Amino acid sequence: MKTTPDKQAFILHLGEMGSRWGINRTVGQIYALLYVSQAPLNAEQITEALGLSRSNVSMGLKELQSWRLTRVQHLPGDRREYFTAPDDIWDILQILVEERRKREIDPTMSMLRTALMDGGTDDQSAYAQQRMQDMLDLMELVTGWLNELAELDRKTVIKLMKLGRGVKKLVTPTRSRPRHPT
Amino acid sequence: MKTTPDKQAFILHLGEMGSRWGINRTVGQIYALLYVSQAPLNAEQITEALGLSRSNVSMGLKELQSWRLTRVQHLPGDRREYFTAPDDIWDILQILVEERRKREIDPTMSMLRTALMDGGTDDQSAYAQQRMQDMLDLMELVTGWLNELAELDRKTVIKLMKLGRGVKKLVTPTRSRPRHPT
DNA sequence: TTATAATTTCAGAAATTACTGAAATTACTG
DNA sequence: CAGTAATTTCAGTAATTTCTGAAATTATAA
Repeated sequence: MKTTPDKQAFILHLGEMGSRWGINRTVGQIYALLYVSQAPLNAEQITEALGLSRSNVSMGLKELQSWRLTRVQHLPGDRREYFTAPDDIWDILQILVEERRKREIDPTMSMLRTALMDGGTDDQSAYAQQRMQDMLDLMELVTGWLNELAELDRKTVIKLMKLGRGVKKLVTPTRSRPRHPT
Repeated sequence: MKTTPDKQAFILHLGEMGSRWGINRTVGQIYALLYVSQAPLNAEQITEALGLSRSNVSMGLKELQSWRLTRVQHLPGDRREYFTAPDDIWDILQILVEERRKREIDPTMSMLRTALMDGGTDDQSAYAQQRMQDMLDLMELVTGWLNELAELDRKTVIKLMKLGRGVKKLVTPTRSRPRHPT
């Protein structure tokens, strides 16, 4: 592996990070490398940089493309494919959230709806049914909200986040405006 | 496994879900079972219900306790330990977020800070350094915000989420109040 | 204390997941 | 078109993770 020690540490860490989140280590490493590389990289360069087999890199890149996390481009006079990560890390975050929702949260909500339709109505089932309903409600609320946030412009989202707890004053209707606001 | 078909489906699904998020299948199943069970369960009951070995259940319960996701109690006249999941699913969500932050996000932020301190200042490193800084900034903003949200009362959070995009009007300062608001 | 019930530990087995090299396929060039 | 470069596929192997049963430990009861 031939990179500067700081990139190195970053790549290895994101590999570990990946495995803890159900993404395989080498896919994490490949993405970390693309993320910190200004120039697009081809598969051969990734293979060299990370010391993986060519075929493993090929599979990793496929995986990353299926997640929409990389862009492919061609350099003039070079028939190989070159890969990059999006420039804007907010785009990356948004894609990650969307794909995880599509792949994992949506199917879970379907399962819950089915279980709630088919489940018994007797006392024996009542508690479990209520719990599943609670989970479904929570998922609907949170994913719906993330959807809406994604449609806002970035500046607004940042402003909202920087507000922190301060948002309470905005969303809580007051009967009459206090004379001496804190 | 002896449960109603709806619980069954739920348990198996959450097991799969677990593995996709880096939590092992049986730990996911154990938690799903506790989540839909009104009465506290002891290890033996979990073993029977899920068809796992007693030792596997023991390890799974340990894991769940290290995540603070289960509560242990004792029934009068019974020396076995009985396990439950919190009643409020918002509590569960909050604990999950906190633990993941502590275990994975915080160490990543430390690594980034170190890499940013130690990294070279030459042109060669500049891009990677900027990218790591972007990632650190994003993580600090998002985790800081989640921290603040966690301190708000639940009602306020729900109100905020239900606002959706509507929050933009609240956080965006207008020079002068429009005469005909849209 | 001894007996026994409950739980945990842990080495090895089983299952799953990741990785490789060779072969096949696809894409490009002249 | 033939020749070659680039990429993908996939069967077999390696590595990792999960799971089990037996033994050890801990807790409670008599």
